[in-house]
Amino acid sequence: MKRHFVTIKDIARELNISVATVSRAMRDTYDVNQETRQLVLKKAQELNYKPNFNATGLVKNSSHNIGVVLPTITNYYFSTVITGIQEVAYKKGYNIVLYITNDSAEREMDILNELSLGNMDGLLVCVSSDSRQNDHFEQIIADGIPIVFFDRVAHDIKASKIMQDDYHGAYQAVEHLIQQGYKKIAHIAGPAGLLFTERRMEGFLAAMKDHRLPVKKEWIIHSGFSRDFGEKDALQLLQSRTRPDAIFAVNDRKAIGAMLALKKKNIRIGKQIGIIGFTNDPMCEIISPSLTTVEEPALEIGRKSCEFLLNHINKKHFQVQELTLPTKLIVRESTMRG
Amino acid sequence: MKRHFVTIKDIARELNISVATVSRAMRDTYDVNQETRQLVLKKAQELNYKPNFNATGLVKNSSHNIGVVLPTITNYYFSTVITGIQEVAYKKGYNIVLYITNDSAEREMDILNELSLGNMDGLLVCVSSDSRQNDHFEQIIADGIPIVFFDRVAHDIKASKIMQDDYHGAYQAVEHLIQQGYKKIAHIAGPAGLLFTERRMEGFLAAMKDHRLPVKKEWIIHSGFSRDFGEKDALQLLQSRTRPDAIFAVNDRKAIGAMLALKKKNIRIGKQIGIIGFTNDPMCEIISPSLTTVEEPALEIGRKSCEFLLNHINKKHFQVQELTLPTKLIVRESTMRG
DNA sequence: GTGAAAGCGCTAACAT
DNA sequence: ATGTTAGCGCTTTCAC
Repeated sequence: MKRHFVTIKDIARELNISVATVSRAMRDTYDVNQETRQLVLKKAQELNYKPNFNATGLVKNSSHNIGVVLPTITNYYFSTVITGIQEVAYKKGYNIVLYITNDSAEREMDILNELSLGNMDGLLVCVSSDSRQNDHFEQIIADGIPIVFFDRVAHDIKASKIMQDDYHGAYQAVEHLIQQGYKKIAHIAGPAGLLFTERRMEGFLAAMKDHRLPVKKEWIIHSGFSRDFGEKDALQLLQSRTRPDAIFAVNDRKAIGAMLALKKKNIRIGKQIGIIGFTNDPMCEIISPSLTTVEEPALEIGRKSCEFLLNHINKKHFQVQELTLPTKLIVRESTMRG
Repeated sequence: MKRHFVTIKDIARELNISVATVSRAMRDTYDVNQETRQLVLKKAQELNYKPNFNATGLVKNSSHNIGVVLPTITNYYFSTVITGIQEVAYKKGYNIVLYITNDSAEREMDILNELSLGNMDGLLVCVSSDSRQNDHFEQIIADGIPIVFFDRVAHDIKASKIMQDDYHGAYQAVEHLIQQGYKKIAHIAGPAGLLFTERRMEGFLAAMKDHRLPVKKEWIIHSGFSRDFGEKDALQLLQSRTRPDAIFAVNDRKAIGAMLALKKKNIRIGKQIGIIGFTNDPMCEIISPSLTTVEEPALEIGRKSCEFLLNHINKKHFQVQELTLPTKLIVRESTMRG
């Protein structure tokens, strides 16, 4: 069934030279006579030669594959990150190989342990939200496969990490609410334990403190990232003894869930309760009133992560580094009191 | 830098047997003494042996990589399809390698020509909307690399194809509008030339005809798939001599664009102009009024495409086949007159 | 049932 | 500047 592809042997035979010369000419390394080199290139083109990655990979012990491990791809943020990753990977001739964990630490482990890991040149990972121990990552790094973490990074591992500026983004969000005149501000957060969730929490707390606003314990709720949780959290907030007049949600999906819940209760978003999200999902513009949010540089995070990883793969001694990309406040109707 | 991975040689040495036996034992093929087999398996486990895909691939002339070529991944439909693909690929031990064309035929060509194609065991493709000639696909198939097309299939190529039932989905959508009492029904379509766009058009026309409803030429608009085009098309519709009382959009994004435009003009969706989309994007539930639509079985399309491809790769004489998956009408507020 | 050896396509010493 | 050769890790005849 499988075709016989053209190999360097074929080129060598037709040109009456050795495979070594062909190999050298193809890669423009070592000293090769420019004439022979042109000849080889021409013949390769003519024969439609395509290098066999299995063969080069076997020799070089690499695959030109980079694995991308993340919770899901069916949301705006992640699909955009992947687009960024793919963009630079493609340019550099690397394949990106997708692994979806469904946000389950167990599946994450399975993937990392069982898989053809030896066949990845490096890994880009966004850890699952219930992932608590990171031994498997340590092991992989120890095996010589570089990992770059993005968005949800593993706390305690020595590896490059790329994040958005969760702290300042959150701070800015809450400050915006305060400037709009909201005072009783609640925060519906993500699962405890994730770094970026904590950072956003810290930004929230800091802004409240700096403006001498009290924060009640019952106004802070930890739960999942989905819209459903947003609805539930909002409903719960409505039960609290003192009802908050604004909600800062850890992401747009939860913010939207909250809006939907409040709208059902005939609460006027903005006027009675202000809402702000995080991400800048296209849905923000579609929901009514439109949702104020903090934009994350998703595409750039994807690009940078991939660049870092490629550096780790190719540069002998590229140092581990952490990068924090700025966010941007996008004001819309959901935080308008007027 | 690169670690020395455990090889079958190591196992053979430790067990004092030959690599051939190890190789045979690992794959439970040929006659191997069950005892030695168990020994090998145990030792492999113990040493944490992982097969080197480059090596097996080199021998078997395969890579366990399947390429997925599609216009974009940042929308609900495609990201869901990929999730389905990844699900079955993962189960069968195949990697999926992503190529994003940005819906450009030129980039599609580049990818298909330049890339490490020889290193793909097969391809899953959704053609870009401006892709007109299909020679490159023919060539690849001729080279022995199987292709399965999904969603946007190449018209005239002998290859397996998986689609949703665009014709009947459209028919059902339009019939629903008619049953709701709408009579002057417009269709904002995708770019002419794409098979699924045509099918939806045909379904639209057939339903109108069967119900003896006139269709005006000015009520049919071809343009792009994005929300912006939906807005533009709706505005254009408002200019027509007789204003339609309902719009069937080729997808949800255009439907939503249209809704946004009409809402700005203070036209009451449902009451004055009914709108129905296609896909069942989560946005349908978020926009207000909520959007009636025809659900596409995106996840299933992903799964089936991948299954078909794997069959083509592994079963000697798996016949080319076409599969059409059913759609489902989801009624919401945007088509409610009352 | 098992071993020896050739070879998949390519690269990298080592020669010349 | 180019050729010769060994070998990457694995599978697969072909012997025994």
